[in-house]
Amino acid sequence: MKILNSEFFNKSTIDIARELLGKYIVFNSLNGEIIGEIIETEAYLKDDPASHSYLGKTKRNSAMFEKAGTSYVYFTYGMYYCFNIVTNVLGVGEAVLIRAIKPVSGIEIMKKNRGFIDEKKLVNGPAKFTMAFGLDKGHNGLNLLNPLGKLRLVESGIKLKREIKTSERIGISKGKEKMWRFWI
DNA sequence: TTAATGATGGGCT
DNA sequence: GCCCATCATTAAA
Repeated sequence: MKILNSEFFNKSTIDIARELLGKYIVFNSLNGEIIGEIIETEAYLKDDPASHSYLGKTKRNSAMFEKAGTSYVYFTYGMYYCFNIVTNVLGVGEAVLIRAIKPVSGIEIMKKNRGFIDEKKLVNGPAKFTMAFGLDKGHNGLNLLNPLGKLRLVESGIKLKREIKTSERIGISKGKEKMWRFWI
Protein backbone atom coordinates (compact mmCIF):
# COMPACT_ATOMS: atom_id res chain seq x y z
CA MET A 1 0.00 0.00 0.00
CA LYS A 2 1.31 3.41 -0.94
CA ILE A 3 1.59 6.01 1.78
CA LEU A 4 0.16 9.48 1.19
CA ASN A 5 2.85 12.01 0.28
CA SER A 6 3.11 15.60 1.38
CA GLU A 7 1.80 16.82 -1.98
CA PHE A 8 -1.58 15.39 -1.09
CA PHE A 9 -1.84 18.15 1.50
CA ASN A 10 -1.01 20.87 -1.00
CA LYS A 11 -4.62 22.01 -1.20
CA SER A 12 -7.26 23.64 0.95
CA THR A 13 -8.27 22.03 4.24
CA ILE A 14 -11.83 21.60 2.99
CA ASP A 15 -10.63 19.80 -0.13
CA ILE A 16 -8.42 17.60 2.04
CA ALA A 17 -11.36 16.76 4.30
CA ARG A 18 -13.30 15.59 1.23
CA GLU A 19 -10.41 13.69 -0.34
CA LEU A 20 -9.47 11.86 2.86
CA LEU A 21 -12.74 9.96 2.49
CA GLY A 22 -11.94 6.46 1.26
CA LYS A 23 -8.30 6.62 2.38
CA TYR A 24 -6.92 4.10 4.85
CA ILE A 25 -5.49 4.78 8.27
CA VAL A 26 -3.09 2.05 9.39
CA PHE A 27 -2.00 1.52 13.00
CA ASN A 28 0.56 -0.99 14.23
CA SER A 29 -0.84 -1.40 17.72
CA LEU A 30 0.64 -3.58 20.42
CA ASN A 31 -2.01 -6.20 19.70
CA GLY A 32 -1.60 -6.22 15.93
CA GLU A 33 -2.27 -4.21 12.80
CA ILE A 34 -5.50 -2.26 12.54
CA ILE A 35 -6.76 -0.68 9.32
CA GLY A 36 -9.78 1.57 8.84
CA GLU A 37 -11.28 3.32 5.82
CA ILE A 38 -12.06 6.94 6.57
CA ILE A 39 -15.77 7.55 5.96
CA GLU A 40 -16.55 10.76 7.86
CA THR A 41 -14.54 13.96 8.42
CA GLU A 42 -14.92 17.56 9.54
CA ALA A 43 -12.76 20.56 8.61
CA TYR A 44 -11.51 23.06 11.21
CA LEU A 45 -9.91 26.21 9.85
CA LYS A 46 -8.07 29.24 11.13
CA ASP A 47 -10.31 32.19 11.96
CA ASP A 48 -12.96 29.58 12.78
CA PRO A 49 -14.60 30.10 16.20
CA ALA A 50 -15.20 26.36 16.52
CA SER A 51 -11.54 25.47 16.02
CA HIS A 52 -9.19 24.84 18.90
CA SER A 53 -6.64 27.00 17.08
CA TYR A 54 -8.94 30.05 17.09
CA LEU A 55 -7.56 31.57 20.30
CA GLY A 56 -3.96 30.95 19.37
CA LYS A 57 -1.32 28.38 20.09
CA THR A 58 -1.26 26.81 23.56
CA LYS A 59 0.39 23.80 25.10
CA ARG A 60 -2.69 21.73 24.42
CA ASN A 61 -3.14 22.52 20.73
CA SER A 62 0.49 23.02 19.69
CA ALA A 63 0.47 19.93 17.45
CA MET A 64 -2.25 21.59 15.38
CA PHE A 65 0.31 24.18 14.28
CA GLU A 66 2.78 21.59 13.05
CA LYS A 67 3.25 20.72 9.38
CA ALA A 68 0.54 18.99 7.34
CA GLY A 69 0.31 15.27 7.93
CA THR A 70 0.93 15.49 11.67
CA SER A 71 -1.52 13.93 14.13
CA TYR A 72 -3.39 16.12 16.62
CA VAL A 73 -5.02 14.14 19.44
CA TYR A 74 -6.88 15.96 22.19
CA PHE A 75 -8.64 14.91 25.40
CA THR A 76 -12.23 16.05 25.91
CA TYR A 77 -15.30 15.61 28.11
CA GLY A 78 -13.10 14.14 30.81
CA MET A 79 -13.09 10.71 29.18
CA TYR A 80 -12.48 10.76 25.46
CA TYR A 81 -9.86 11.41 22.83
CA CYS A 82 -10.44 12.73 19.32
CA PHE A 83 -8.05 12.37 16.40
CA ASN A 84 -7.22 15.00 13.79
CA ILE A 85 -4.90 15.28 10.81
CA VAL A 86 -3.10 18.63 10.58
CA THR A 87 -3.39 20.49 7.26
CA ASN A 88 -2.07 23.67 5.64
CA VAL A 89 1.49 24.95 6.11
CA LEU A 90 3.53 25.08 9.29
CA GLY A 91 2.14 27.46 11.88
CA VAL A 92 -1.32 28.08 10.38
CA GLY A 93 -3.36 25.81 12.67
CA GLU A 94 -5.88 23.93 10.54
CA ALA A 95 -6.92 20.28 10.77
CA VAL A 96 -9.41 17.61 9.74
CA LEU A 97 -11.26 15.65 12.45
CA ILE A 98 -11.77 11.94 11.76
CA ARG A 99 -15.35 11.28 12.84
CA ALA A 100 -15.83 7.70 11.64
CA ILE A 101 -14.12 4.82 9.87
CA LYS A 102 -15.09 1.45 8.44
CA PRO A 103 -13.12 -1.56 9.74
CA VAL A 104 -10.87 -3.04 7.05
CA SER A 105 -8.53 -5.18 9.12
CA GLY A 106 -8.05 -5.98 12.79
CA ILE A 107 -11.74 -5.78 13.62
CA GLU A 108 -11.30 -8.33 16.41
CA ILE A 109 -8.78 -6.01 18.07
CA MET A 110 -11.24 -3.13 17.77
CA LYS A 111 -13.99 -5.18 19.36
CA LYS A 112 -11.68 -6.15 22.18
CA ASN A 113 -10.69 -2.53 22.75
CA ARG A 114 -14.35 -1.51 22.78
CA GLY A 115 -15.65 -4.43 24.82
CA PHE A 116 -17.33 -6.55 22.14
CA ILE A 117 -20.32 -4.38 21.49
CA ASP A 118 -22.66 -4.06 18.54
CA GLU A 119 -20.67 -3.79 15.31
CA LYS A 120 -22.85 -0.96 14.08
CA LYS A 121 -21.73 1.19 17.00
CA LEU A 122 -18.10 0.09 16.94
CA VAL A 123 -16.50 3.08 15.22
CA ASN A 124 -19.29 5.47 14.22
CA GLY A 125 -18.06 8.47 16.21
CA PRO A 126 -14.80 10.37 16.78
CA ALA A 127 -14.15 9.01 20.29
CA LYS A 128 -15.38 5.53 19.36
CA PHE A 129 -12.77 5.47 16.62
CA THR A 130 -9.92 6.38 19.03
CA MET A 131 -11.17 3.84 21.58
CA ALA A 132 -11.37 1.06 19.00
CA PHE A 133 -7.86 1.81 17.77
CA GLY A 134 -6.47 2.41 21.24
CA LEU A 135 -5.25 5.93 20.47
CA ASP A 136 -4.57 8.49 23.20
CA LYS A 137 -2.49 11.59 23.82
CA GLY A 138 0.64 9.49 23.43
CA HIS A 139 -0.17 9.51 19.71
CA ASN A 140 -0.27 13.29 19.50
CA GLY A 141 2.19 15.02 17.19
CA LEU A 142 3.18 11.96 15.11
CA ASN A 143 4.17 12.18 11.45
CA LEU A 144 1.50 10.19 9.60
CA LEU A 145 3.45 10.28 6.33
CA ASN A 146 6.45 8.35 7.64
CA PRO A 147 6.50 4.86 6.04
CA LEU A 148 8.23 3.54 9.15
CA GLY A 149 5.80 5.13 11.61
CA LYS A 150 3.36 3.04 13.58
CA LEU A 151 0.49 5.26 12.52
CA ARG A 152 0.17 6.30 8.90
CA LEU A 153 -2.16 7.28 6.06
CA VAL A 154 -2.17 5.24 2.87
CA GLU A 155 -3.88 5.17 -0.52
CA SER A 156 -6.66 2.61 -0.70
CA GLY A 157 -7.27 2.53 -4.43
CA ILE A 158 -10.93 2.98 -3.63
CA LYS A 159 -12.83 5.05 -6.13
CA LEU A 160 -15.68 6.83 -4.47
CA LYS A 161 -18.83 5.63 -6.12
CA ARG A 162 -21.13 7.01 -3.53
CA GLU A 163 -21.72 10.72 -3.54
CA ILE A 164 -19.98 12.72 -0.85
CA LYS A 165 -22.58 14.14 1.48
CA THR A 166 -22.25 17.43 3.32
CA SER A 167 -23.77 18.98 6.43
CA GLU A 168 -23.06 21.35 9.26
CA ARG A 169 -20.61 20.18 11.87
CA ILE A 170 -21.69 18.32 14.99
CA GLY A 171 -21.29 19.03 18.69
CA ILE A 172 -20.16 22.66 18.48
CA SER A 173 -21.79 25.91 19.57
CA LYS A 174 -20.01 28.39 17.30
CA GLY A 175 -19.54 28.43 13.55
CA LYS A 176 -22.39 26.00 13.05
CA GLU A 177 -23.39 27.49 9.74
CA LYS A 178 -20.26 26.15 8.05
CA MET A 179 -21.05 23.07 6.01
CA TRP A 180 -17.74 21.40 6.68
CA ARG A 181 -18.77 17.87 7.63
CA PHE A 182 -18.34 15.24 4.93
CA TRP A 183 -19.21 11.57 4.77
CA ILE A 184 -19.89 8.70 2.36
C1' DT B 1 -38.50 5.99 17.49
C1' DT B 2 -36.45 10.32 19.63
C1' DA B 3 -35.13 13.06 23.76
C1' DA B 4 -32.92 13.87 28.15
C1' DT B 5 -29.13 13.00 31.31
C1' DG B 6 -24.96 11.47 34.04
C1' DA B 7 -20.15 10.41 33.69
C1' DT B 8 -15.72 12.86 34.32
C1' DG B 9 -11.64 16.01 34.11
C1' DG B 10 -8.45 19.37 31.48
C1' DG B 11 -8.36 24.08 30.03
C1' DC B 12 -9.55 28.65 30.12
C1' DT B 13 -11.82 33.22 32.21
C1' DG C 1 -16.98 28.10 37.72
C1' DC C 2 -18.10 27.11 33.17
C1' DC C 3 -17.22 25.11 28.78
C1' DC C 4 -16.25 21.26 26.00
C1' DA C 5 -15.15 18.87 18.01
C1' DT C 6 -18.68 12.73 23.24
C1' DC C 7 -20.81 8.31 24.56
C1' DA C 8 -23.99 5.08 26.73
C1' DT C 9 -27.90 4.61 29.26
C1' DT C 10 -32.42 5.71 30.63
C1' DA C 11 -36.93 7.76 29.95
C1' DA C 12 -40.61 9.20 27.14
C1' DA C 13 -43.69 9.01 23.23
